[in-house]
Amino acid sequence: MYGLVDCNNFFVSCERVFNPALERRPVVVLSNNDGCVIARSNEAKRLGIPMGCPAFQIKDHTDPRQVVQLSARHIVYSDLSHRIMAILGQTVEGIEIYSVDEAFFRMPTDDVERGHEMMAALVKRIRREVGVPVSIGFAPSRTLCKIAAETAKKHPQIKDGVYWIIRPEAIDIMLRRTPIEDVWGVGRRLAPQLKARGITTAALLAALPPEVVRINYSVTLERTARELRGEDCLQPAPISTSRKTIMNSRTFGTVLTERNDVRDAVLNFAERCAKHLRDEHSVAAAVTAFVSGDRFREDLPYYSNDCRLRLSTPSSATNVIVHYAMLAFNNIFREGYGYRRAGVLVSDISPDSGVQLNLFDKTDHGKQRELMKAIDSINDNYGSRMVQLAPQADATARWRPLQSHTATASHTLRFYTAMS
DNA sequence: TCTGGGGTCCTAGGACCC
DNA sequence: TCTGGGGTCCTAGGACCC
Repeated sequence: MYGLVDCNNFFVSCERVFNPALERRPVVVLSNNDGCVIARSNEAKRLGIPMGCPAFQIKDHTDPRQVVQLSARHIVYSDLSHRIMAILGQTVEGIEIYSVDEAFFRMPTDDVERGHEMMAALVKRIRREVGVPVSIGFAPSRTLCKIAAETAKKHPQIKDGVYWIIRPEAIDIMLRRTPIEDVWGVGRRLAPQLKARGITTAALLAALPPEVVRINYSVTLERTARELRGEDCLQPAPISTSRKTIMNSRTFGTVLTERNDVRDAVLNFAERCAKHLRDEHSVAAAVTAFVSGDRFREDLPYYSNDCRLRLSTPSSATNVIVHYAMLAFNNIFREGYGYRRAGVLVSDISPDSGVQLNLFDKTDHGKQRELMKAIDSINDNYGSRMVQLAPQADATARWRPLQSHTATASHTLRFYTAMS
């Protein structure tokens, strides 16, 4: 039996922790560039503002003055997330952190009443100690946990923010009430296909023979169908936090046409990827750079391309990652186009303990590691951009995104002072 | 005027091998 | 001229997730 903790309207709830005046108001958190809505309070949901709604369309749904719009502060959200996960770690075992605001875990007991009590206490404790409201669902499979937690979240009358789906009759009732598009694993492409064939609810998908689902769709959907029946068939997330790819990319605040502007951006993304690799004690064996135009501008010729290069020896050294990113960039940059977005992705990641040296590689990797260590230590202690590779990325660089709704730092600062 | 960023897994098809 | 069958590995692209 699994449980799932799911934070309610997570980013908005985090903002409310620092600014209680946001309670009971329609609040949305905006993505980078203040582009679109990535979190909504219940009040904002009730106004009909959809997830992913471009910020400029908010006025189509309501008077924008009514809605509090905030630029995302992911560092803050990540910090509160860690606090919640830490509490979870003290309470249950077998935790699989699924995202910044969700974690699965093994239910500590098979006794439903006892389980409910423990989960209700956990919800209360997180609310008291972190300030973020959460919902908990428990069920025999992770996919059913998602439905249970969603139910707990949607219906305030549900006791304690905890909901469970255990008995076959209860599973059946719940599946019949769940529209197919609300099932975890059914997205915007599959949902219309399934509906066209009359599979409009979770119950109808679960009723199909699994082999039929596999043949007509995919093994992925077959697993989803089995999970809906209460079979546990999703692999637990790997225990290690090691990623397979690390990406850094941004949509620019404006369309860029100058080679140097785009190159500076790519250089910065490469630097950050390298730092991220070192923070995770990993090295990458491939570097990809990509650029693209503005897909919403029909008046401009659109160009988009990427280039992946293999490293002779896996590395996390800034100069190496940047070097390859620049080579890749030079391969794909074309004069005469407007660029709206670029990024760097490092892949083929492995732990830095077992780097396979290339026989013909003359680089002194020991020295390079020492240099990186020294630079990281200076940056960690004196501010993250004290030591950098030239050219410098200053805060006024043209590629930097716009962020006009950032909350004043004072609320946050006061909060941290109070906590420490 | 203004439309995010960062991940995972699966599959088909090509290159290459014997 | 004729041109199999089976295997692996890699990559690109599509689907999904928050």
